Amino acid sequence: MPQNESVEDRPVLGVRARARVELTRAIVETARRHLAQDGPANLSLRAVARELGMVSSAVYRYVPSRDDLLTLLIIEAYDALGAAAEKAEAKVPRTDLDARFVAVGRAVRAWAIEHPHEYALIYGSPVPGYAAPQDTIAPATRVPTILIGILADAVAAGVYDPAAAPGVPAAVRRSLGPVRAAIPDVVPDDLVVRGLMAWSTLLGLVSMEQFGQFHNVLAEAASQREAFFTEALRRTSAVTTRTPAARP
Amino acid sequence: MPQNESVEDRPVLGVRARARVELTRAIVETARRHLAQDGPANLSLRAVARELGMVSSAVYRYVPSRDDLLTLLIIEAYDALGAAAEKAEAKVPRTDLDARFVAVGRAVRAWAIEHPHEYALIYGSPVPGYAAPQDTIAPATRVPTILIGILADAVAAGVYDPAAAPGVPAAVRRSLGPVRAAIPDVVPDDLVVRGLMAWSTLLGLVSMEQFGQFHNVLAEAASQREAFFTEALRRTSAVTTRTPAARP
DNA sequence: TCCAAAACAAGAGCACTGCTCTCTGTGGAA
DNA sequence: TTCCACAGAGAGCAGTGCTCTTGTTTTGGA
Repeated sequence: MPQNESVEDRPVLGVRARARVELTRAIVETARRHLAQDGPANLSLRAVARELGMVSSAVYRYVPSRDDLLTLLIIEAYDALGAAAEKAEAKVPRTDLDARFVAVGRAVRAWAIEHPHEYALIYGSPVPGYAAPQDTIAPATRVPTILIGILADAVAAGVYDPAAAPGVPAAVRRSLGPVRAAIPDVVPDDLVVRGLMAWSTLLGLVSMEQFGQFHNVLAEAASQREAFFTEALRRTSAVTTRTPAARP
Repeated sequence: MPQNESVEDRPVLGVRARARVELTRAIVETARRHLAQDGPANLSLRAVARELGMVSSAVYRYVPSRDDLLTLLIIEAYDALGAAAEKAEAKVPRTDLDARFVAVGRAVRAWAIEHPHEYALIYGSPVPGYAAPQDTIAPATRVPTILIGILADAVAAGVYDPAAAPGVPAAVRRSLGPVRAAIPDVVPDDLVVRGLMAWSTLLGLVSMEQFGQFHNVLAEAASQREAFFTEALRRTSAVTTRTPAARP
């Protein structure tokens, strides 16, 4: 009689299958370390194999190609960033919408600074073939999902009054088709546009800093960079979730 | 007696020197075509040499390394983008600040769509060694210079009233050190911050679209993408150059 | 005018990459 | 116990950036 065997474990993995998932994990983990150190361009399947004491051709039993390995790392990066952002946002009182947005923004930036190559991998120029594989789109939505929650709460708390929301041009409305499916209907189009702009500003700020566009523009000291970034986030939040002023 | 010889040509280049500049140009031009077609990662010095009918080692007489070749292409890209933006802005009446900003933004986006690999090269993750060489910083300022002009004109035209400008926190003020040197003193810190945010939003929008972050977010049709983008630019301009509302 | 020095092109070669193919041994299910 | 799919090793292909050596051509100064 099998003891302590949960339903999930029912189809017990054989020793070989077990070794397989373990080795796959080891490959991805080693690759992640190499990526963090040398960047996506210098990620070598052969080097990973070497470090694991196997020959390069053996790795191909576990990973179809170098690009697929990068795809796995992209997924891991999206997940790590999403987790960091969620954790930061959870520490802030849900009623303070500005603080929540700022917390998410700062978490994204902090993660990017700590993992520059991983950040470049997901938000920089796409390295592998152009089309991002399907598997990456789900984890990629974690941070945007947080932001959508803030938008919805702004409406729920009455900070943003949908009744006072201006309409958006028909062509713009049509452009929002796909994202509308992921956002509650109570959030008006105007606020969706604001949210997308806020998200673009956030990623724009982090990418520009990360990719060196702020050289000779902002001071290099970490504390000053942080001050500017936080100020920009605060301003962005302020023009995003507030009820729009009536246009005279 | 030499005829029709301008002063600039006075130190006549020898046949060899002439051939040298010509061949260097040919190398860069061929590389530019390869870059546009296959992307920075696939730019091969050997392939360029092959197309020019020479052996790979010969190219090293003209270009120190592959990374230096990429640097030359970066400079060319910055210049081409800057020229496109300047041309677009020149077509708009100088008094219409919003139209000028929108024109610049649309020009940047249009150029990015037309030259995706070049755009990725300058605003995506840095491919060569991390430090951007000195030669690239000058051409990189062409587009920001246009935006600074719009900020200054907003003050000059009284659209933005410096007297009503709120101060910025001391730490933020300090962070602006380098960029302040490039902006007229009549533009207050508050407007500088707004300008940097607008620039970040603009690049964020273009990069996200270019790097696939708007998949499953915005409709794919070009006309709808354009409508959203223009709307976002208009809104960005509106919150940038207007005199800030008095905070109650 | 002549000659050494500099510039040039070519080729071989090194160390590396991604990836494929073939071969051998072994683990695990039937 | 048998058999086969799978794992690993090794060789090999085509390509890369870059260096070094070997002849050749051009150039500028004596």
